[in-house]
Amino acid sequence: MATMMQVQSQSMQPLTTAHLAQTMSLLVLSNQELRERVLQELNENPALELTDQKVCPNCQRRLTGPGPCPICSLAHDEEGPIVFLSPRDSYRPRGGSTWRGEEGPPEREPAAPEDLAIHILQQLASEIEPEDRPLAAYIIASLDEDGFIQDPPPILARTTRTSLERVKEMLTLISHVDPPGLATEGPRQALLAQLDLIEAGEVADLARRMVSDTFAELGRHDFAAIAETLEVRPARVKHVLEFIQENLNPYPGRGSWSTSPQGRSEPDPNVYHEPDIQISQNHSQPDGRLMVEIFAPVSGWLRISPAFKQALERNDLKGEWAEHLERAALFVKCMQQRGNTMRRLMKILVRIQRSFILEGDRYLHPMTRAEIADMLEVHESTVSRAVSDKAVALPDGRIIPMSKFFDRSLPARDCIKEIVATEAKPLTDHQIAARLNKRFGIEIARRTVAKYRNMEGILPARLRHANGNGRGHLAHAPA
DNA sequence: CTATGGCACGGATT
DNA sequence: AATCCGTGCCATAG
Repeated sequence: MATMMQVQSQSMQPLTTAHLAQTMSLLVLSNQELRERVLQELNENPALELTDQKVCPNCQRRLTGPGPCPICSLAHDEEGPIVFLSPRDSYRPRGGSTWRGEEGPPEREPAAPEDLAIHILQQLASEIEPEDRPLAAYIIASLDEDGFIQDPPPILARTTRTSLERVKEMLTLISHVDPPGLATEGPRQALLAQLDLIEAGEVADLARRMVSDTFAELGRHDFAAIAETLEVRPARVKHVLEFIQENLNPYPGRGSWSTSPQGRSEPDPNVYHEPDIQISQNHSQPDGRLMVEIFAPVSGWLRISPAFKQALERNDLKGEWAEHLERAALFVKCMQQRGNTMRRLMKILVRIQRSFILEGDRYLHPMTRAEIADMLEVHESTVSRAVSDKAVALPDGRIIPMSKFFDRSLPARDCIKEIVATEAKPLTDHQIAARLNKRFGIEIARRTVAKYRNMEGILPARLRHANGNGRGHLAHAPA
């Protein structure tokens, strides 16, 4: 197969150990982390430069607008998924639906922000001193679409020429009035603020711990992990998660901010992760092929500053300056290589897991990192690094860790869920195992069924009797 | 006696 | 080499 047509676009320089080491270290980073890394590098290396000129990583053409390269993203690959690095930066918190449909103008206008602002200020009026009103107004006006503050408190303090303390007080105040959770730093803080307003109790208490201590796991619905670190039962965790989903809103700005007329296709407040990659289905293509965007950490194009280079050549200042140049060259090269690896990886991943992506957990095709490494002709640790800590947004809006693509137990767990959901009367783990084999051809031991059941937060058969689904008459008269 | 959860082992994966 | 995962055995609860 002509698998690697892009690869030759890299220069043929020998890969030094430094190359490899740095490429590896960049590969593990999530986009968010990578962004920080890039900014840091940009900051301390004068030879590195970020131009606003956007370039398609595939064909090196200049891009005029945002979004995919119109030339090559559609035309490049004759078969297989379309994969490209999106020049759009992705670090700002946002949720699933806002940016999902990338084609048309993403409806942007907040329905009536003034109304909300007034609503909040009215509530605040009795609580704050008149001289604090401008501060409150400034903060409210500066919130983003999700209702979060865009700058950290110290910056706010500086721009409004107030003390950090007052800013913090104000933020706390705002976060506790009507649409609760506004003016926080992110979904996590928003949830915590909302929990403050709920009367203390067992559920609220556990919810608080789940949000503050195991937030990442929460986003993944990883009952098992949460249960373990918090030392509670998985079923309990599940219960509390449901509570959170029903009563709290990780994005307090939505719903009040804009009365999203059509965007209600998103029943999941589970978007706690910043995706590194977006997979969407391209309906305009006849075969409904999948489109993959790999977000670039910064918008624009990283390159060696021509001015710096020239200056260096004219004055032939060696030493430290030359070092900078070399470092910069290495860095951009490593960035490219990272992108290239990610792209090749996603291409394969999407091809293999197409049905999983489109149709759900049950259709996950079992695979290992080693196998993929083999196809890619890279070391398996490379695949490992590329997969770890990355979040993928699926066409249906769910955001999952990339490692989920390699979770062999997923189909079985999904089937167990269905079996339990449709059971007439509680089935024991043994019976579940039997049906699993018969109906789905999945062979796992009864002990394993128990484990999966737990992971899904499903209670054992005995305790499933009254509640749950089959609320019918308790056929509970065995000998 | 049966259904589950705990502990620990061995093989696969990373 | 370190870790994770499925499983078997055994204790315990009902």
